[in-house]
Amino acid sequence: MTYAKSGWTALADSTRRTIFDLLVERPWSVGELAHRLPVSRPAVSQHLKVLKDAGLVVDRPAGKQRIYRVDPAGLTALRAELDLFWSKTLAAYKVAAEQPSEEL
Amino acid sequence: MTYAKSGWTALADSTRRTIFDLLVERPWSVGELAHRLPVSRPAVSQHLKVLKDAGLVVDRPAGKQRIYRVDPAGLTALRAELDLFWSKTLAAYKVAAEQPSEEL
DNA sequence: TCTTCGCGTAAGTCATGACTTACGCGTAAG
DNA sequence: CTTACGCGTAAGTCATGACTTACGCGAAGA
Repeated sequence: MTYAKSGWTALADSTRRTIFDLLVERPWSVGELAHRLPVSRPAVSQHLKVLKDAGLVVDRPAGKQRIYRVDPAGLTALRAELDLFWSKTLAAYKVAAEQPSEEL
Repeated sequence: MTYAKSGWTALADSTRRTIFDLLVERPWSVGELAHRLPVSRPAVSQHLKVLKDAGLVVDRPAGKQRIYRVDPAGLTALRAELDLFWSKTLAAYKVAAEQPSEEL
């Protein structure tokens, strides 16, 4: 819940979603990601920082490089929010269905 | 899938998430939302347009006012993306667990 | 019909943030 | 120890977008 606010904004940026798309497959180093993306390496570092602050990824030093991977806890938090949206929406629809006055 | 790209950006903004939070409870008119929020009514209209373009809400004319409600299809699309992230992450962890060389 | 209400849009302002290059630090190699 | 590598951060630029006020349109009431 701590990262809830920035979780959405972290995945809002297109480049960051691409990075995250790669990270869900397997761990990547910063240089690997930068080589794969059309932006500079510092830009990748900045994006990774945002994802890390949002609790979506974690990093681990490995010699000269740094390996990033997805943090399942961050994903779980986002899913919980989305599920709450979903359940409330369904509940609202149920209420609307019980009121014969209004159509959908 | 058409709205997938803008779905995240639509919920990235804090004000828009607040609007969406209200809309999942029940349908609201634009004026009601504006009265509830610390921004002007045109600002609310612009936010609703973004949410509508993202497929997250639908609107319906009701006399002089316009009623907005959540579109379950948009929520489903977001959930599908998130679930895909989740399953891929789990699969990657399973692969990592089968390789005794690296720890988490 | 005239007025009022609710809303969307246009235009302009200002803050946010996504990028760049330059730099500095720790690690591995020679 | 010196060099090269991988990375993070600082500083500055530029585009995006979140807001405002002003305006115009359609619907309901008098």
